[in-house]
Amino acid sequence: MTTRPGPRQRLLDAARELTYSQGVQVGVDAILKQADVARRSLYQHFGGKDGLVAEVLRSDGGLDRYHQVMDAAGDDPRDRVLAVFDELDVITSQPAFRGCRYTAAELALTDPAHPAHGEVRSFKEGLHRLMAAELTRHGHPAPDAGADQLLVLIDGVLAHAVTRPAARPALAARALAEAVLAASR
Amino acid sequence: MTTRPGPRQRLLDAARELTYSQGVQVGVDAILKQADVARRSLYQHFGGKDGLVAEVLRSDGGLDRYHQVMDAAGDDPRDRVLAVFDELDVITSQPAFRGCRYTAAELALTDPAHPAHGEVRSFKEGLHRLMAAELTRHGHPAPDAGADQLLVLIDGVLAHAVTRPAARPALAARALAEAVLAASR
DNA sequence: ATGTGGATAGAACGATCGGTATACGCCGCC
DNA sequence: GGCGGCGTATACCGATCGTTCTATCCACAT
Repeated sequence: MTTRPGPRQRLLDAARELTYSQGVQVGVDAILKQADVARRSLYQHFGGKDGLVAEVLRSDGGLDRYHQVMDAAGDDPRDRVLAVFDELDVITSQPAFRGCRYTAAELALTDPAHPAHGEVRSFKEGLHRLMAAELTRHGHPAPDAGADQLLVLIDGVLAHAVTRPAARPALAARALAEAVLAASR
Repeated sequence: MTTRPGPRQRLLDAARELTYSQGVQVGVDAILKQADVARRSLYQHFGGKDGLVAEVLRSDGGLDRYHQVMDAAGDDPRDRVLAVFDELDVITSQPAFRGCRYTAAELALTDPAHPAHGEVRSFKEGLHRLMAAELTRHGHPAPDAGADQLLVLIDGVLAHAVTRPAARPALAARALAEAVLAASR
């Protein structure tokens, strides 16, 4: 029998699920109920709702998932980049898909001082580095600009699929990603 | 001296501004205060906050603005499509830019029954028709698929610019839009 | 003159918001 | 054996949420 995770982890798990399905505007009470955790533990561990939301983003491991998908695709930079869009097609086709967690948080949290904004920024910059590294290995003449293009494609897929998933935006973007890769050599 | 618009129009103007700058989660009180309108008028004209939000999206004229930008660019479909991305570069460079109003609403409103979802969908489909028509005139072999690509680029620019405006995502997307156009003939 | 409908002002509704306070139980560690 | 720290449970705080209500006012048509 596996031991139940501690209150801190249960809070993170519940918050990760609920802030995605219900949005970051979900109530503290709902998170506490799903986590089956005392109210006080939230403020003990995270200082408040803002801290919890920020920690959910920080510990989400979104970059790791990109890494895994690319590693599973082998060693060729071209295959690794295109594999991302194949995976996006799978993700955006799921009924529970509700867009990019980071973009949603960025849009929903108006206060510029909210700690979540820093996490969003660092995630997207990490993703930029990841893509630029692949393009560099692929011999792209301007890896930074090329990575910007790939990020626009990724964000575009995740944003557009919320409203029009049937259009299979990931497949549309995949073809354009090939155009980005074609700039190499 | 110009006459002051009626309560209905003042409500729409205030709601349009506040739901963009503060998000759709802005309070009814704030909208009423900025519109300088009696509480009751809101429920008289729109039935409630949900109806007001939906009407803001419906009457936003977002499609008209795309039309204007394209018309100002002349008659060549290629120029007309690329002009959209030039304009996006201007828009996303403004300090007050806070993303796409429709995408933000779609992400923030969890309830699938909210009337705003229908407005978002009809806007994006209208935009799809607009782009497909240009690609058809340009001789694109698959205007529908091409329009899907352009929509991914547009949504990608608007989403990515919220977090990384300095990357000038509209310029990155413009180059990819040229790739979409290059599929013609 | 007489409604009559739109608009205003403001109180009040119950519900929920994020956050704090109080009290109690459990467990490891000195 | 007692003590401190963590977790739980629950009550409570003031504020704000969207909505409904009553009451008054005023322009305009009858």
